[in-house]
Amino acid sequence: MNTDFSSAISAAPAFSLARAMPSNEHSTHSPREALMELAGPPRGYARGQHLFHAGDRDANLYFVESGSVKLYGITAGGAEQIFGFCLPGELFGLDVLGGPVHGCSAGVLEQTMVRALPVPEIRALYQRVPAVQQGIHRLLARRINELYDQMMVLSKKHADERLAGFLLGLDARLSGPQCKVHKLQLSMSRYEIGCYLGLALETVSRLLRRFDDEGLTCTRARRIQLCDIERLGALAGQTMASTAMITSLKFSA
Amino acid sequence: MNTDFSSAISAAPAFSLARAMPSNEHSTHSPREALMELAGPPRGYARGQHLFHAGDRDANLYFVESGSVKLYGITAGGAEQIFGFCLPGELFGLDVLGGPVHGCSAGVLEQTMVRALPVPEIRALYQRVPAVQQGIHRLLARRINELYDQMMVLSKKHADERLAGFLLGLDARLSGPQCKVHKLQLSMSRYEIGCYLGLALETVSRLLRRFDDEGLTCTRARRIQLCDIERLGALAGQTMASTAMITSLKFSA
DNA sequence: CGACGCATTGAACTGGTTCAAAACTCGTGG
DNA sequence: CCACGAGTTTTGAACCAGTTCAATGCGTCG
Repeated sequence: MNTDFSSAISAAPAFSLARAMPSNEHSTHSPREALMELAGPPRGYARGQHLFHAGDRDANLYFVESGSVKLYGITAGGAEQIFGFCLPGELFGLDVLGGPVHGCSAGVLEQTMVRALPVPEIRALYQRVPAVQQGIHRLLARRINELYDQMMVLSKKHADERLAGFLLGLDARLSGPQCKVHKLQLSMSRYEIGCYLGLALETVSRLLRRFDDEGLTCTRARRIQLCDIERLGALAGQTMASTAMITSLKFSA
Repeated sequence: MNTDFSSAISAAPAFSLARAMPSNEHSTHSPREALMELAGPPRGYARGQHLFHAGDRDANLYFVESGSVKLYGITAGGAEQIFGFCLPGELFGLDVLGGPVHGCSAGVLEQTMVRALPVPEIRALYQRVPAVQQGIHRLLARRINELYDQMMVLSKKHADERLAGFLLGLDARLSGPQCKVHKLQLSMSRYEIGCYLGLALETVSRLLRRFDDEGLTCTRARRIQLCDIERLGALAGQTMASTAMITSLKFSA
């Protein structure tokens, strides 16, 4: 399978895994390399396909090569709640480390390449390269802190603050910290943004319009340019600290 | 320090840690025992005191002997968001495993006994008893699934569903599955319940009144009896599966 | 007892939802 | 190349669950 899907998202830096897997071991393998050697071949998936569903007995973690994936659950009432979006260079499905089954579903948002990492082999690797386990611990713990942040967003922030934060977060993860252009090609619909932010899709649409009118963004369907990072950040209530956090949290469960 | 604080919460079963720490090692120590040997002596705290604040460089996990603790963060706007309540037998502060600092604050809700487990010693123990690390992994991963649940609550459920689910969850954790009485002595204020559920304290108060009027509960200040578990469960949208989940998730980060 | 913190209750308000319909995008095939 | 059509997105208008503000009531701990 080829890898030239013409998506802005695919252009994100791969192997940011390095930040979470310390490479203080100067032997044959760094922990990151050791872990990635377990990964199966990249496999292609199309929008709507799934890597796993909540409750599946599938002992694999997954690594995004290119494209994007949503993690979500279905409430008792049948509504969808998105727990996070996974972008290139990120690992997901971490919650399966807690037991035999996945606690959420993973659906593909666009043409996407993914590699599987078998959990039993990861566990076996702990013996040989103890630092790998450290790295996994770190990913799990960071994911918990990401979710704490998201809980604050869902229960305390206003719609416009949620959306501004979402756009800035996506931009930071896709483009890296020192990128100047701030153009995003969204792989998710307004409905999916709403599912993630706890808003109706109409609210997302109206808000994007308002941001455009106020000169914060320039939106053309799913192509969004962030024109005023400063004011978006002020709206989102971001401190320098929280911006730094985003870049250090390149991983998802 | 004595341990006879007259709180219903203190009567909860200790050492439910067993469920998360597999004891397939029949040597001198079970993983759970090995872990608990690292714990310092029980120390007493009063309402309002803290075990740690977000950002503290404190490399300890904590185990609740008796009493209760809230984990919370403060939003950019200065509002409090409670991430969870920790009850006897539960371990918290797990997010410090991801780095040098805690990602949330831990405040004591009533007279409480807590034991500290130093993270470096836990790591050292991994070498001797590999199953301990497995157990910690499991706790982290389960905590992620708990937070997924809470995100669904915060963004999709109505106020009455949130409160019903909260009361049932507390009851299950405090009394064990086969307890008949369903009487709770809350250690948190209406305000704190609201902070956890994403509601105003007035809404919590009004709803408790409505539950009483409808015969679901019998409330007298912080003493609440759940009179109709069936209907509360229906309101909360709980399936058998989700009830089973609660008991298997005895731990918090 | 007296007082302060907590809880209850009422009334007005509002941010975001819901429902409904029109307009747009983009892939597909004629 | 353009027209078609399904799925998205936009926009408008009414509505409502829960909040906010403001008193009043209760309990419990000096």
